[in-house]
Amino acid sequence: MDPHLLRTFVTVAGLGSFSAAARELGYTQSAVSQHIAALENDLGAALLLRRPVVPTEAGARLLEHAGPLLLRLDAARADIARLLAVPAGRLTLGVTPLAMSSRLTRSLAELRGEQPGLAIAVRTAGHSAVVRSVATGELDLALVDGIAAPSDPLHLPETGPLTATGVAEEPPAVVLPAGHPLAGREGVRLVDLGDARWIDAPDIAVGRDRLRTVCGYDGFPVSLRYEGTDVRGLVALVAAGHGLALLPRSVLEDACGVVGIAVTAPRTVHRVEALHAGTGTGPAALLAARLASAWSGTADLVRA
Amino acid sequence: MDPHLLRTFVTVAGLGSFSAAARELGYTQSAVSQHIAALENDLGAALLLRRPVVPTEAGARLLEHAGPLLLRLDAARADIARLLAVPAGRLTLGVTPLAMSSRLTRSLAELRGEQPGLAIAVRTAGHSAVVRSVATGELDLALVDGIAAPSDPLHLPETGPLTATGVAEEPPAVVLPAGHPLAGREGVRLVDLGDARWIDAPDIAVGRDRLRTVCGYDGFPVSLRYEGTDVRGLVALVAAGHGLALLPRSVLEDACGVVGIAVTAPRTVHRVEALHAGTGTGPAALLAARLASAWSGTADLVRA
DNA sequence: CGTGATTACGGTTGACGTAATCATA
DNA sequence: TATGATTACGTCAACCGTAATCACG
Repeated sequence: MDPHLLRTFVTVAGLGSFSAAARELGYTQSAVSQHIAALENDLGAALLLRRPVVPTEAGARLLEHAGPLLLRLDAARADIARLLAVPAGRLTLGVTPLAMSSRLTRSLAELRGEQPGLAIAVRTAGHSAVVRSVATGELDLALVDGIAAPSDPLHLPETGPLTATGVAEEPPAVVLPAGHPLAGREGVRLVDLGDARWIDAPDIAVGRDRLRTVCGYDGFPVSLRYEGTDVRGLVALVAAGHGLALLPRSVLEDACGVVGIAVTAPRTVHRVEALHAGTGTGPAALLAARLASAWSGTADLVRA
Repeated sequence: MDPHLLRTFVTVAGLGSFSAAARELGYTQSAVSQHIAALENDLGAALLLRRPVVPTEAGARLLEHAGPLLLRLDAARADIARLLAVPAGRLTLGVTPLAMSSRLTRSLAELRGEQPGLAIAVRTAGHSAVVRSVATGELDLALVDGIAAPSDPLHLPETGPLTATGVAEEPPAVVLPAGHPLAGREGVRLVDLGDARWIDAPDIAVGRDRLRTVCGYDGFPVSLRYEGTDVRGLVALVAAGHGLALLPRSVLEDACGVVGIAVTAPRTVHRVEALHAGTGTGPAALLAARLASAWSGTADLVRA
């Protein structure tokens, strides 16, 4: 199970083609074929069906492992590289769409005032991309949002020792089109909406899988999958009646055509955490500490 | 970063010797030396100091990643192997010491009555060993205990898709020698004991690191490290005044020389979970379901 | 000096590319 | 029949073992 083989396997499975994967990875078609054959031989199971190229059951199982595995591998390499790197005068910041806040923009402005030479870059992307980037060192600091039990840490993929600091919490709300029968309600239980149609927007806030585990209920059928990080687009889809979504309450203040209903059960919060490599006391650690102290929430914790 | 190199690296670091690692792994001294050299060359950093052999800072960092990485790799292989394996008439059960209960023994007796041909084996071991074994398929089912917030899942290392089911919860207690000044108290806050001396018994219940993250407090100095899985030995050490420990309340019923004080803050429970590969409906899944329904606690959840 | 890590060197194995073959839409 | 996966085979690098060298205790 050489990581190279694993990498070509996920590429092939992702692209659905040996030759496309070969181009992507800079191999020949033949090498890719040999990689897959080696993996299948090693594990003693067929991993892909050919023509069309689709994962078998065993292949699907392997895919679940391969992603986190390769991520961890990159994270390990980046972690060591960081120890040796010279502390450059730059701060690259990743933000998931719903983690953006006025407190962040203000703290960032302060920091810029104090350290005029500091080159600041901000990038927004989906959850997985942001976490991946901070783990691999492309980002110095990430602000990630998600749903969790009150004062509980977010459930993030394990990528090694990253320092996670809570920087904000607020109640989530179910977003409905303005004319929806439930629109007048004070509050709803999530399980009561388990059979309603939901928009699955994994790059924005609360994906369907997360809803299921939070509620312990296997429902939440998906009406539409929304790939992208623009919140206004998602709100527009809800307003047009395509389905429901779960968003932090404050997002709805300047949204029209929709209403937000408080969630009465299960008791959860929309939480934002700052994620950075624990090492060093650069601008990333400084900004994270500032954001945390401005919130004065739960203490720092190091993810195991 | 070939897994083989990683494996020899952790072995060398663990044994503190190149030649001992070579014997352990069936390599020659030279090969081990070349492995380490290759890793150091690849990462561009010294990983080990020689004579004596101790990890450098970068090496220590890599060690934090290497363990989980290799575990995941084994888990992936085992996961695929399970898909192909014939369902043998055997149930191998792993239990951490504090997860053993009369409900388990009773359910096991029931199962044996219903399936007389079933070969049942029970093994007790420390947390990490048990989790590792169920991930790699050596165990069909594991019962693991730990401390968590009420009705929260345990914090276990990510090894891929395992089904975790809560099967018991009870309040934890701080264990003190009978003559201790606090022995008469109704309850204590854990942070108030942050400066007391603790016995670190990672194979039994609540290790020092876990105490720290649960409390968000950096104290809990260790008086003594207890390596082993015998609970009576740990209780004896507490009775003799070597230090404090945190154990589930029920353990203290038949212990003498010690008293247990309830923990008032933070609000935590001692929780037991059944861990097994989600695939198939063998005796492992059956027993897990029985234990869970006997408790009727929180619903199943699949670890991401 | 002796134990134990490193370096030098050679044989074998394995990986990748070229090119021919096979299979499927 | 054309696109795309597999197989055959040659080359080259990488890996590991033997053995000589080096270095620390």
